Amino acid sequence: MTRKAARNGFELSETRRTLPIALLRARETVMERFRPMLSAHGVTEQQWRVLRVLQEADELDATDVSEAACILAPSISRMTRTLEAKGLVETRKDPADGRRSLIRLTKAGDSFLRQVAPESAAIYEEIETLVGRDRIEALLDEVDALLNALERDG
Amino acid sequence: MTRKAARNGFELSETRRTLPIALLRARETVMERFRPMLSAHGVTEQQWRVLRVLQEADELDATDVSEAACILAPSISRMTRTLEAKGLVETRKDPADGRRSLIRLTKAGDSFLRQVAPESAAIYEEIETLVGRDRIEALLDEVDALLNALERDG
DNA sequence: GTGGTTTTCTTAACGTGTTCAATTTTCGCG
DNA sequence: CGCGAAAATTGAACACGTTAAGAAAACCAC
Repeated sequence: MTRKAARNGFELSETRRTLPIALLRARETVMERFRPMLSAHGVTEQQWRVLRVLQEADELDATDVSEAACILAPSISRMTRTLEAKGLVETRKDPADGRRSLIRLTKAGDSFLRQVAPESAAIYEEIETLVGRDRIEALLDEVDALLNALERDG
Repeated sequence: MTRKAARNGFELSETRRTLPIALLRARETVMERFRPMLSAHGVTEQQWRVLRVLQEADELDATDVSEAACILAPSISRMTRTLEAKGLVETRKDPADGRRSLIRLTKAGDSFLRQVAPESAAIYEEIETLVGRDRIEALLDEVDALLNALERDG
């Protein structure tokens, strides 16, 4: 273990230059621009993530949704009922494995996403204009690298 | 290197290549490694951020803590009482501006951080080893660029 | 200085997600 | 079959987010 000059192994970094806080601040700054839209359409951030993840993959079991949307399984379980009550998703038992419950968008859920998509895309484009498409891609590439490095290890 | 984005202004990007989800996934992957330590010491993520922010600046008013720790003012207000009850922070009215309440670490709060710091630093170093110091710095620089671009605009 | 506005913080109330433990159902395997 | 493991759900306690409302202090024009 080589010791670092700026930190001697006992002192902590400046908070703005630590991954947890820097990533949080970045995300909050981005989300500020999306929140008004989400609340205007009556969905929470977490619900939106679940819907987006389901849109991307026709049908997923609860575990996959949990991982893809970064939401714990018990929360997925409860949210699924909420979203089902709203008519946006539907569930069924996996015929091949009765333990698994498969979740997918309903037609209404799909329509909902299609309806909101232009608004969301417009916000994203404004961000791209301000930050620069290349910078965003570079950031996303760095995030990928981080994920690969940390998830490989477990 | 950079993937071609297949969006026409109405379709949404693949979730893994969107800022909100990518940043969230990155942060969650990092936090996974810190959470056991935090809960072992009986503090929540948010409380930890408040303590770290206070450690960095001797004394801050509630608004500054709120911004630095990415926590809304009402939550700061509640958390301050919790942390005061634990003896980790103390508050006083700003003598120069009676509206402001100044928050700072107590000796016990400072000792607590000093006690936990080595553990935290060790986890961070493991992350650095896996990801690479240069890659982390590059990621932090990209985050800075994003923050500057978006916060300037308001 | 006075009155009105703005800032800063606090409180309340509600909803929602998190967390951990416990349970149920099903699967896989010896 | 019978056992242990996996997937999902549920319950309970808690913390935080969010909105709205309110109190206290500062600011500012007049």
